Amino acid sequence: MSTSTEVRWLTADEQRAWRSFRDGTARLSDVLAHELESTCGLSVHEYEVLVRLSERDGRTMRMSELADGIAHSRSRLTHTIRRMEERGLVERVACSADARGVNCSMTAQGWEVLVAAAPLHVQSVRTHLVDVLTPEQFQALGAAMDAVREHLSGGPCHTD
Amino acid sequence: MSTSTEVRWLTADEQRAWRSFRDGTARLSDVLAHELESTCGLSVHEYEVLVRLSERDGRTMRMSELADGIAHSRSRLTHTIRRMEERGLVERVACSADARGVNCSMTAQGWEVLVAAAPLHVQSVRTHLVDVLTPEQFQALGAAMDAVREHLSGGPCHTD
DNA sequence: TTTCGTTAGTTCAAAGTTGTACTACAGTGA
DNA sequence: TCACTGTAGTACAACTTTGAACTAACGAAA
Repeated sequence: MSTSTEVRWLTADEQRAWRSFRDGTARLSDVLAHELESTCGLSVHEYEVLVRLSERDGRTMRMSELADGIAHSRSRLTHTIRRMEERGLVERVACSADARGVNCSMTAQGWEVLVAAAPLHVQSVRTHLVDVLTPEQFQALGAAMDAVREHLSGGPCHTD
Repeated sequence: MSTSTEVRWLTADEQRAWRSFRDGTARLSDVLAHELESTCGLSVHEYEVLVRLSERDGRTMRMSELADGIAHSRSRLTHTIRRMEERGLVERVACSADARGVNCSMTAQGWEVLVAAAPLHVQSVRTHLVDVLTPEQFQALGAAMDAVREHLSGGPCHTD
């Protein structure tokens, strides 16, 4: 990763932008998490699981696909899904095609919880993010983070 | 907070931008955390504590000021500082001005750890964020998140 | 000065997260 | 068909975070 003697410190402008970004994203996700939790009794992770399932035929996904999609460790997903299953939001069924696999699918109750939660969560996102920015600012934000995501997906293998 | 019947769903563009933002920030903070942890043995929270202390005269701050600054609960800060104290990075001293208070200050060892960590962390931030964007994009990102932060600080009291 | 509300920080127990180790099955290839 | 390597998911133990309850001290008002 290049020589270790030369450090390219952040300029004053970069430092400011970096701190705004770090603090802003941290506080934003705090607020969104708290609002979702207090109004709907869902963590953002659980909400995310329900959203992903809702977008599939049969409202069903393999555990590993879910884990990859929301960038959680397998272990963490197992715990999350177990808790959600205990509350009747999802259920697990052995996968017929691959006996190692488990299909996670949304229950009717899970669907209802999602339908109730979605408008509230969308409103939160609007209130604290989308409507705070101009449409151009928000699109630019999306484009920038898309570039970052892109870089991270392709990136860290070939440092050569 | 307005009537509950009308839901302003996100447009397709907004949805895309929101998902890029959410996933991008999540994956970015994951990577930065892992790199800092593996190269320096510090969590980003611990690093942040050291940075804040390093910027003060006497490299000392009150516990509550630290907690507010990095938006952590008091409880969480107590735990974090206890762990850091056990590793010799900081120390706690009763506050002479206010007998309820505790001053947290950085040790010489804490300083050395920070000095070693800073260039590596800055390089991480450059590699995965700053250098992935154009300077204009990065400044725009900072400005946008600054607006969000601003809104959150002033915001949630007066919805009238 | 005593009482009351507030602030500072810690403690405790419950819940969530992490990484490793483990079991079971799948898909090669000899 | 047998071993072998890889993949799917869970179990376990250690660690971190959360929120509420608690102790102690400050500051103001009666």
